[in-house]
Amino acid sequence: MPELPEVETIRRDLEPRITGRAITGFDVLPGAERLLRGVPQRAIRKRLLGAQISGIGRHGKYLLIELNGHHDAGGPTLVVHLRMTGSLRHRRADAPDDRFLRARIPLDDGTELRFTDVRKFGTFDLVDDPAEATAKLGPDATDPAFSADAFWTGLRGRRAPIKSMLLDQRIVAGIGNIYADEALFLAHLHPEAPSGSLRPKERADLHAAIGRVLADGIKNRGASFRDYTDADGAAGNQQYFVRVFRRTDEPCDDCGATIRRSVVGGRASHWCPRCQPLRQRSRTVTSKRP
DNA sequence: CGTTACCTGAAA
DNA sequence: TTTCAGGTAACG
Repeated sequence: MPELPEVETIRRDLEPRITGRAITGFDVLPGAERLLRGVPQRAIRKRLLGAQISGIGRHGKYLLIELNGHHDAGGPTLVVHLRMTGSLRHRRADAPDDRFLRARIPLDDGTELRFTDVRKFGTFDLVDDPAEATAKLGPDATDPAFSADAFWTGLRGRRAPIKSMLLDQRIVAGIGNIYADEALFLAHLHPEAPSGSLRPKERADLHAAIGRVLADGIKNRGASFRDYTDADGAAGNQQYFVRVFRRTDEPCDDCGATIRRSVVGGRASHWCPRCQPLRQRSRTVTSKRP
């Protein structure tokens, strides 16, 4: 469910509310043990109890809850991934249980973090250094290190559809199915355009479009098509502003052509056949140099 | 590289 | 009843 803008909305909401708080409990509800990916709950609980939250970061779609001054100060980091339907809420401890509650982390001020997740795909990892969790990821899509040049380094020589590369977290971290389709629309690129065939202007446009759609998503507090909610359980608004995502058979805002849907790289994709034509590109595919 | 599995509920 | 889902890891 949540992509970079949704995770960032939760991060920004939580940061001022939980920074400085100490953890007073940790409970995974029966049937949700997979959340810890085989690590015994007692092992996590032992390290969490009494730890103080010193900050909350993010890399791509991963939330990084930093404990005891972060890893330079010897504290571990709780790495949370919400996958498809996970949600991290901040509630008063006496508030009624949220639906699909899977874990709770009581804090020392009478509140608690609550992890809810319909499909139980979400994960918690407690690591000594957050780099352990993010080592395989490309640069965060909002990091200045993710430059147009860095983007092209990941794309050049690849024949895979550009849509698949946008979803590949090793190239750039944080883009998911909604924002991939939206960025391709803004950049006037067909989702199946071969990645390595993008001309300089096309990749500059796509890089800029990624920045715009993510900033827009954050401004609108994320897209709630189905399950996504912020840390208070409230829906975002970005679903009202999408240009193509899940708008199959509707007219394009820009040209009136009928928006189409197809499967690219195993994921539903939505695009405007007139604004995002698939031109001939085979001659312009650059080969990767050794 | 594309396909399948992981889970559950909502919508068609 | 069937299909589909904001994601990723493990397949072949």
